Amino acid sequence: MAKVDRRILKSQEAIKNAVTELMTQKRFDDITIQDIADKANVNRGTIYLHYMDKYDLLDKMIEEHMNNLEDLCHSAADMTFQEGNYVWFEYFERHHLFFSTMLESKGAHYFRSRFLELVIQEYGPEVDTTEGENEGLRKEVVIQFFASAVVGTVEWWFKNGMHVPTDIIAEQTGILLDRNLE
Amino acid sequence: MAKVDRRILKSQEAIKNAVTELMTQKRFDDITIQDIADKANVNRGTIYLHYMDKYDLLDKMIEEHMNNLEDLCHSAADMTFQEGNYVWFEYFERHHLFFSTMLESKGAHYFRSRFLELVIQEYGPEVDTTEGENEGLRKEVVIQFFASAVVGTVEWWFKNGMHVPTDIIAEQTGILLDRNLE
DNA sequence: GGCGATTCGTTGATTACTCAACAAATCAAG
DNA sequence: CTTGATTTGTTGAGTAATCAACGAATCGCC
Repeated sequence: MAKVDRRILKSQEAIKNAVTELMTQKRFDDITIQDIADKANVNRGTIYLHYMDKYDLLDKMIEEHMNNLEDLCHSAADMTFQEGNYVWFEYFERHHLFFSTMLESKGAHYFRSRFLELVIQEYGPEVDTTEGENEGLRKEVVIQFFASAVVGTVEWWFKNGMHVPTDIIAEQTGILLDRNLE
Repeated sequence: MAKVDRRILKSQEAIKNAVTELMTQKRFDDITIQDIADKANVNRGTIYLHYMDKYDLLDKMIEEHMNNLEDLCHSAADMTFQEGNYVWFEYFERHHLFFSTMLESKGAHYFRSRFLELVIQEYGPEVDTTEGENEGLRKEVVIQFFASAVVGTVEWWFKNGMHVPTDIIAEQTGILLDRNLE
């Protein structure tokens, strides 16, 4: 990986953090580029050096999180669902500011479907309908069924203020997945 | 005040914070410029754009704190010592990382005398030896006496881990000063 | 619809920061 | 003392960020 000028990293970090924080105060559509610049303490023009507009910025933020989750999946490739879930949910907890606001905001639909897409992509290969308890079922159905379950549960977890402790929710969804997909 | 490029402010802020944090881990003399650069996440050369060397940097940090305390004094000019002390001790509390390490470190002597100097400068004009309970005493003696008392008390407060609540220590030193200097 | 006020996205000139490289100074052992 | 390794302080070329200014687009309101 070509090493990037640390000014770029710092600016992008500040900008992305600014958006995450601002999203807890107002809807994304009500956030102006100037708001972001102020909060990030960068010149307004700097934002345009990195992003087309604020929607492009949000897109890139989402993509980055999806990539991180993807990486976590691959580094946990040889674990059970239960073990792997700990890693995911810890990530959710660490970035709860972003995820909870994304899942509640008006643009949640796009985010939700992008998230579902990732879960299907990552969980899909694990599903086996040639033997075991899912033998004879249509693969797409099983995948869609449990991916939806995961996404819905994560969504519910955030909307209820993460009342269930992170390790518990990770463990229990893990048990349900292991029971049905392994 | 001519407005300063925000990059300068950000760099200096990062550098100064880096020093304060590093001072909690090792003695100032053991801290290298590279350490500071790493912690502040700036290029080593950037530090030299603003400071001659690390001692100049520490000097500037001390001066800045002294100026802030001076400003606080002047904005609290018409208060009693007790009221004014709240403001000072709140400042101490907010920057306890800096002050406590400064007062304990090896370079403490310089800092201590600089601090004493400020207290004398600010408290001095308040002392009246022409009437009241201090009538007939030598002004310099009274000033030196109570300035030393204040500095020593602050030093003790930090060294004991600030066990006495901020408002209590502020109130009680205030009482002692008001009783003797007003 | 029309009008004033924001916000947007872009521009150009300037400046601060980065990075790599350097010689000199300092340090730590053998 | 000598050697090798850090650390220091400086240099120059390249780059990202700043700031002020601009017309265009969008918004809120009468």
